[in-house]
Amino acid sequence: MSLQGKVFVVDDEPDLRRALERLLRAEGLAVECFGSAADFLARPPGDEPACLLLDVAMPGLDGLALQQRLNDLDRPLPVVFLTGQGDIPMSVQAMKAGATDFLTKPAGRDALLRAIRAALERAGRERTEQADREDARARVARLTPREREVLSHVVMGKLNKHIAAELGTTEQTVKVHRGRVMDKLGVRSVLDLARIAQLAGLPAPAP
Amino acid sequence: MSLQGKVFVVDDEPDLRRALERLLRAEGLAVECFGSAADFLARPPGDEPACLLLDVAMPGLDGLALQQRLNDLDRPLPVVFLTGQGDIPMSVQAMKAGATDFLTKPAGRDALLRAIRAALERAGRERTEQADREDARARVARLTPREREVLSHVVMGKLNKHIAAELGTTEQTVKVHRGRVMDKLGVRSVLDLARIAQLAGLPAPAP
DNA sequence: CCCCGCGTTACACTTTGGTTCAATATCGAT
DNA sequence: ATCGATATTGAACCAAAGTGTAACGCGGGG
Repeated sequence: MSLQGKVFVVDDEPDLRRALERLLRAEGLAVECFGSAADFLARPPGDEPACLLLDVAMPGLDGLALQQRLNDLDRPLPVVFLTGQGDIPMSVQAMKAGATDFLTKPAGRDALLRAIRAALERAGRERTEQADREDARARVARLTPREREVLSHVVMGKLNKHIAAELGTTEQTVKVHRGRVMDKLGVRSVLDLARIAQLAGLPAPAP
Repeated sequence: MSLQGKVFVVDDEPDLRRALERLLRAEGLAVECFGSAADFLARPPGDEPACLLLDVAMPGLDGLALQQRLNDLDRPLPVVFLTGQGDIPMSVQAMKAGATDFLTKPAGRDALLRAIRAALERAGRERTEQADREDARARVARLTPREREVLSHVVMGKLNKHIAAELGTTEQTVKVHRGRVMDKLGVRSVLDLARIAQLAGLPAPAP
């Protein structure tokens, strides 16, 4: 029962690509190889947990630039760097940008596999977190504007009457909206409501 | 209005220590120097926000070991490494262990100050977070065992009657405990209760 | 035009939450 | 053995949350 997930290998040297592919496949991992950062970016993103094994020095977009691009695109992916000519500032920059590891060629087989496994575990964790967030956002998006407004006040711990006053309406109305929100979000307690609201990125209650 | 906070310099070369101390003091920063990791560890920890400017290669405990020690001791401090003979694996290990930056000698004055400033900002953030956590823990510690038990059920979104059933007691009793908890924690809504419980490290409600 | 989603309000009712006052029982410490 | 902290329970009571039904106005799309 090896780790599930896919490894994207991006390296401009065909020989190394093939060697890495063989090594990883032998471990039961799904692998997909690319000769350049542009090739990888052209590929439509999947939704399986995955990680990136990335050479730093490449013609065109280099590894660090690709990492930045993915972060900017809000499509983060755990990255393991693998490089021949690296220096300390380069590795530090990569780690600051969130890289899982930064290996130097020739990398030992064990070190490489350890790094890949760590990256895939992280990918799995991040995928479920991301899924939870998107689910919450989708639910909140199904609410009407007024319902969202009421929700935001509810999760700040305000009483129905106060919410009604601030919205210039009646407590009855607030109750109805509140009930509908509970229903649409499939939730029964205010605490679940707060959880979903936080996941969806609504303003957190101030201390 | 430069950054508040203190910089601890740990380096075994006296000349460099003095040079760093002058440079940082000129920027209005409080500085304290140590010739070895052991000397620094002997110093009783203060509670001001602070960071560590740390040489990697030193006799006795080296920089990485000191970093580990601080992390293990649950007394984390933002660390900026500064080293002459470093390599990539060393820098990667340091960054994985949470270092803020990893500079190589001779480090440019600007780079050094930027790193220190970033570390002190982080120290400030972590200090307030830590203070919040300890405050929450202290409040929860003032509760009686039974009250804590009730609290843990309340923050899972359970109803008073269910809590009573699970604890083998009456709804009235639960209400009394609950009221006392609210009172002792200085809180008026269940949401604040949940916030404090989470900060104090109580089990989070399962989805 | 009519239907539907949305926001609104009202009335009536049940359930839960939370407070207050009073009382009892246990246990450890002074 | 007396005191204080803890845990427990009861009764009565008020406030708030939540449910159900019914109704009205408004605006957009079929």
